[in-house]
Amino acid sequence: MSSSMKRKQIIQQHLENDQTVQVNELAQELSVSEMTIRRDLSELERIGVLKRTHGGAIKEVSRSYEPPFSLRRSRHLEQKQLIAREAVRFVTEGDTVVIDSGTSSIELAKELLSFTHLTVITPSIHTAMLFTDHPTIEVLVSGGMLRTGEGSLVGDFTRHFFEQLYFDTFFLSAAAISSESGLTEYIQEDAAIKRMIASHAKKTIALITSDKFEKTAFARICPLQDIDVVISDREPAAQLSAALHSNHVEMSIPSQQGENL
Amino acid sequence: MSSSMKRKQIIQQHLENDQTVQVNELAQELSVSEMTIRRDLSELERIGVLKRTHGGAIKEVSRSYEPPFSLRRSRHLEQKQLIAREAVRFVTEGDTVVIDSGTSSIELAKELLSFTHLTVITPSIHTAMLFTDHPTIEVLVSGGMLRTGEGSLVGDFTRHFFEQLYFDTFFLSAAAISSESGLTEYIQEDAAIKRMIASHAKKTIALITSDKFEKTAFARICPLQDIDVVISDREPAAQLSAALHSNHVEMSIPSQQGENL
DNA sequence: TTAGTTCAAACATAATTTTTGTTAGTACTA
DNA sequence: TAGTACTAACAAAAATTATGTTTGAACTAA
Repeated sequence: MSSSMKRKQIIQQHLENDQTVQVNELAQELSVSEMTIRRDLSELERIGVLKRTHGGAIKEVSRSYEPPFSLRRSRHLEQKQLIAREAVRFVTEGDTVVIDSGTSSIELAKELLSFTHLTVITPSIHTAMLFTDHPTIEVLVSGGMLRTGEGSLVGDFTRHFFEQLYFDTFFLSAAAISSESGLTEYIQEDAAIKRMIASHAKKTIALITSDKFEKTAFARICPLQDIDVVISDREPAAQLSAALHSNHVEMSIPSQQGENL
Repeated sequence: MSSSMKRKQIIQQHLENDQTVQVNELAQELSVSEMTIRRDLSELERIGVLKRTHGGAIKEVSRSYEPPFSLRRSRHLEQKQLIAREAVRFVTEGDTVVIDSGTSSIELAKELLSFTHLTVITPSIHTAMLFTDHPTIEVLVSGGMLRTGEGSLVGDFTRHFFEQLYFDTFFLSAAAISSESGLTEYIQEDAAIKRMIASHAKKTIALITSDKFEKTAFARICPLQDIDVVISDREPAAQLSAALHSNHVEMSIPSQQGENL
């Protein structure tokens, strides 16, 4: 991770705690010049995380409880890459797969670049972008409204698009998974679309980093029984494990033979 | 333009002339190592421009007569920027505008970033990408199949998407304009979609670099009378000028007060 | 086969771009 | 109005990317 990203994460943590930060304090704590902090802050302001004030910044009330995309993308990156490498084992040449928006999904998309014949369907322009120059993978992008900062397409057009298609495999991203509430998402609308896509897929595979185990976000996507496989970076605790097992969900964990060299 | 781009353009010109190139000849002509030429060639192979052979490469038969996006993007860049700067004068805050795929359109999209309230509708993921982090501009992306190397969305989904919407202004890209055949495009399907969008827009503005004057591509988009404004980098010759005038098309040329400092 | 090329991989070096710091002059705040 | 924070412009440093070189393997044509 670049050092400017690290700084920005720390700044956001301070905002979480105190709602406010000061330029001079941050400069001292992070041992960089004030100018650098100002540049970080104006960058964070541009993506809607905070609001600049004279001498510092205050936290912006966010659209939802979801941390911004730019932050989520770098978080748990190694785990996401592990999960992605495990996920490709469920894909065979010629498949029609849906790659959800979400940060784990981008890592999966990168892995899929090495396939030759595939139909990839996605509501994420980041994923689409990755395949622009690939000559033989067919990519369908759902229409819709672009969610600021996320690069994901949402809304009626998106739903309507997916309603008309059927798929082999749906690689689902979710905000949380729990034995009680199943899979959940931050935004109602997103949850509804994911539920619909899952119902059109032969197989639904959830890509979930272990930090999301036994948590619950706002909106229900679907109960555990609606998904076929969960791929994560480590085995969940007993309760969730049991719930997955009793709902006939396969749990797939990558074997880590020195992946992190 | 980066030197590797210059080299790649020269390589493509050679391919146009001779259908084939040799690694050692190119290395000598361009005064770089053979390894560099090999890297250029494998890059060009990846985007489908050519096919590697032992010692060189042969031209790939292209999908159409259209040069590849990567090449078009850098061609006539200064003119496109001039045109884009002129085009924003036709946009006011709050408008609903369609930004076509195409290389001039990307320059226009960059200019639009400075607006605060706007609804932008586009079949180009490059354009969409530009707006991902903009907090107040609403972006609608048409669904569709991703055209390799172009980043544009095409097909039935695209058409269906645009059929349902109406717009203030459509900034149209085209392959050519002529007094005889009006506006034309390389691909039939693209032409049909552009025609449809134009019919849903209050005002259609064509962005056309002057190298496209009095040329004709394969597929008719629409006659001159269907467009309201043509923006270009210089005044067309008498015949096209007259045709535009008699079809009540306004011609808009940027005034070049030392733009190229 | 074999001699002469061409190739790809790995590393070293050069060039470019991005990030950060500094300075100087302007704007804000108490 | 003094003191601090700000922006813009430039300089320096760091990181990234592009290119060259070397090596040994793979290909081609006699």
